[in-house]
Amino acid sequence: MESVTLKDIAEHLGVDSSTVSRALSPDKRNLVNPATRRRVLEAAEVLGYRGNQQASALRRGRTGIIGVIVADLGNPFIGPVLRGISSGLGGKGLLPIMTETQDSSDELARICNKLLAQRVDAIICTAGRQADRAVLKRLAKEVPTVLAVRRFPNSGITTVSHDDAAGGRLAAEHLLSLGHTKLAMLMGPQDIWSFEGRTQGFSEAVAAADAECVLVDEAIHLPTLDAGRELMRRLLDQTASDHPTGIFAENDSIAIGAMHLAREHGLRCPDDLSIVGYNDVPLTAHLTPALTTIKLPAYEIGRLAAELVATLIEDPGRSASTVTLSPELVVRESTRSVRI
Amino acid sequence: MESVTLKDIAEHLGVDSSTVSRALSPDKRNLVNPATRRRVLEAAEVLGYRGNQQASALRRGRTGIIGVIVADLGNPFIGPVLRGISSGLGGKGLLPIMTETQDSSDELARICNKLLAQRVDAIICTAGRQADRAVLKRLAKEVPTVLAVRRFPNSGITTVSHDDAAGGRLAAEHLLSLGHTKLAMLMGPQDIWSFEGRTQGFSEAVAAADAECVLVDEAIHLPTLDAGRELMRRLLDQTASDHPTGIFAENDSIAIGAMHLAREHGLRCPDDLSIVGYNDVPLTAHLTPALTTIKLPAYEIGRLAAELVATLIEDPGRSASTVTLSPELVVRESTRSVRI
DNA sequence: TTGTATGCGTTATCAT
DNA sequence: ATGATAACGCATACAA
Repeated sequence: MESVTLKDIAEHLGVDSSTVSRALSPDKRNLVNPATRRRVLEAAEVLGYRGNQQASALRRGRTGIIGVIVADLGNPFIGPVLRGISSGLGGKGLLPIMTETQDSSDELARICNKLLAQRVDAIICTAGRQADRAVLKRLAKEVPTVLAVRRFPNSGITTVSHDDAAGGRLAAEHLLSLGHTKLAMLMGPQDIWSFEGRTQGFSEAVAAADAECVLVDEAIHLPTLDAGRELMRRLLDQTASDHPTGIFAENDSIAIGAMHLAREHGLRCPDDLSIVGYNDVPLTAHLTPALTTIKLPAYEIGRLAAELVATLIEDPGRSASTVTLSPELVVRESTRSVRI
Repeated sequence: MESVTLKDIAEHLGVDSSTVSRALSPDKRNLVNPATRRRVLEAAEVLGYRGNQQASALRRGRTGIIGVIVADLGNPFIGPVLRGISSGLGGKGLLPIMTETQDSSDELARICNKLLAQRVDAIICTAGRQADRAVLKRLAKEVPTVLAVRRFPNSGITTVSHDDAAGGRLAAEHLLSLGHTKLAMLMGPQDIWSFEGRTQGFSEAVAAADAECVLVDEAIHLPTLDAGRELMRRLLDQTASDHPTGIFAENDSIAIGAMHLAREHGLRCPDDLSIVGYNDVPLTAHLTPALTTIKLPAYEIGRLAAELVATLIEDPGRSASTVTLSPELVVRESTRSVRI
């Protein structure tokens, strides 16, 4: 169980531990005699030397660990983001510590402290609501931070996300182009900027087309299947017999929940109702009807966030940048031309 | 940017850093004068002291970090497991480093070394194929290790998983009870013990009932949607006009892929074909037809793994234990009585 | 109750 | 090309 140290190798070889350290260091190996280097490498191999990142970190002031904060690991949408982060970080020799806030502000603050105490080299945060703005701004002052997926306008924090407003517009234009004139929007928590952006984009495009639109904003806390059911129920209640035919759900979970509730009320999708979701979560393509949705480039966002974080570590003074990717409309079976 | 140390607080207060250390230590605070303790706490607050886990870890020989190894972060099935791990670890004040092997043995070995160099206190591993057996056994000798979800029979490693054979039996019995006499099994990679176990259980139950069963084992490397399509294609080719009517897919992805291919060939589920999946991945309940599947207690496994790991850290000498949870049949719409 | 001294394993500086 | 030495920040054994 006792682990092998530099000193062990040094004694074994009759050299000094600093020589061993140099021989093993990727960028200082040239400062050492090739012959000794060989002996060191061999001894390290034989003795099973593994290094000690903790000690190295203490000495160098760098841990090689990145704190990653997500809202909910259960949300299927986060999988691709994490894959992107993981593969991006892996290339740089960095390791992610993963934490989950459950979308709670208190938890977010606690986690930030923990990560800071761990001396993470940087943080990638995909969680955070409007109430967390101050916490995150303070965080970004202490450690290189990049916001991924979710953004905070004018926060001065490096961000890689995508254009939610454009996504909202895409959804509206798609429904309008199919001839739907009576629209509705099932809204996610508006204190998360992503949803607010989608709302704005959708509303703009609807207004520009002089179409009619029912906003269903029940201030749900989390955008889940159940929330989707509830929003749809409200919509049906509100509109009695004269339902909108084109519906934009601000994420896929809401869309699926809404679709189910509608079906229970005898409304078929896409026959009676066209529904557009958001995110393009895995498996949405395999629902029946397959969900028309706005694809958010989740993997790419994760990947870019990881790369940005690496450059930020190299150059902490670097001024904040913002990368904004584009959403994409994915037309499947849940939307259809309005019947004449 | 310069961070506050114990020494800073000590100088600020005119006491020794060891006193500050004691005052701040949860289990040694009683060794210090309540009055000084108060002053220390206040000063720590004012100066923004955060501690340094790296230094603490080096000194105490404990990092409070757990290495978590998964095969594929993109697999929707892993979400609930991670949630379980995360919440279980959180309660113990431990933090997870997440890594991904992409189901590659080389990558697994590399990752083990990285985690060991990080001096993680323990490892939770949900990845690993038969070829990795030796690597994992060696790993478990160096650091407390718990295998989660996937198991290695007689490895002597603490494991929390569930009974795959029972799950396979459940699937077979369900199909048989519906009157299906011609069965087929779409097999996942058999060098992963989970799949081998499901195969065994299913085969046993089929044999016990004297039923007919076509095994489709194309030695796929990963159990994906595409693999499911391929397996189903093979099955249809093999069986020409006289298709089995009861199909067990060894995971949900295979089931979904198979269902799609069958549909393209004019076979409807559940009218012509009953299909049982495995895992109960999120959203399977919302497919059409909703997938009948075997529920694997993913969250509970993750949670238990985290708790086991914590006890293992406290008591490293503890002999390996094995926790085996039970699968559960979830009947939905993709299976139906055979038509007479 | 508090202070002193030491070492965890590494790396950087300085000298040889 | 290599060795000696110090320091990173903390926790502990021991002394006072």
